[in-house]
Amino acid sequence: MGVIRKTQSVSLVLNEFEKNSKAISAIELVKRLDDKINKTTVYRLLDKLEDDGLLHYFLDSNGVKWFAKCKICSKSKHHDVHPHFQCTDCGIVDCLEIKITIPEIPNRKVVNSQILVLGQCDLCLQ
Amino acid sequence: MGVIRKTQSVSLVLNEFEKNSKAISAIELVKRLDDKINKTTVYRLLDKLEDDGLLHYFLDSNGVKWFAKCKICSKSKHHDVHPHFQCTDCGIVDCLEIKITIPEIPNRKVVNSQILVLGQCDLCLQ
DNA sequence: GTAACTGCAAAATATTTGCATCCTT
DNA sequence: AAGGATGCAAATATTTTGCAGTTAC
Repeated sequence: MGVIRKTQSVSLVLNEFEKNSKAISAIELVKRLDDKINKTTVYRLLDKLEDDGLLHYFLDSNGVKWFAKCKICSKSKHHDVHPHFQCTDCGIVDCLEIKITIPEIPNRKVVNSQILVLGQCDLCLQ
Repeated sequence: MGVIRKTQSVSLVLNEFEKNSKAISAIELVKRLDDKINKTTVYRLLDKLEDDGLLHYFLDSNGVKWFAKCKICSKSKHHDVHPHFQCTDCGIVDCLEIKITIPEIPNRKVVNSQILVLGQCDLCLQ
């Protein structure tokens, strides 16, 4: 593994994440870029960008992998994860900048947690 | 959809969940019963048992679907979910009977949440 | 120049579906 | 008898790998 080069593919992928602040699933991204980048490349780039701390990923309630642009993460503290939200009506997924505390659990050492909050987003509530 | 019949397959599947209280992934169960039940049947049974409230499922940090015998759930309040724990050393997964509170989030209606706690289990801590 | 990137085809993985047959009630 | 349940093969869906050719630095 080495440095990420500024290729057209990288720009195209990052550009999708900059359009708005929502998360994008791998499949969705593959589809969006289908005519521009080969799907193999898309998958490889997502992995690489995640490795590099430019994106982070998490799983939704269906086991689908979503990627989002890291605002909070950096390469070093990449696993300092935050909760995510998925709207049960429209399906959009985004990051929550709130802290949810996991209590101590007897006989276990809690290292990390993954929290997906489900509900209705602001647009769907109207 | 109809009533679950007490077939040998149903017994074999439920039996696996009664051996201990840990969760089992779909794939793992398919492998364990490979010589006894066809994989299609295993998948279909897991779905059906989940529908019926005898099992519940959740996803681990890799998007793998795990099933566990419902102690807490019933058919009616099947989605009154609890957190789950996965050991990062040995991989076992089980249910946590603790309550983690999700705070109110502005402009959204929180309906549900899925929480996976990662860490080391009692056996791996020794 | 060289390590990184890319596309294409093929493989791997996991799960689902169609259909004919068999089993429970 | 009739609605379930099962097995097998084939289809899906998603992601990964191998490899040869191209590009960025």
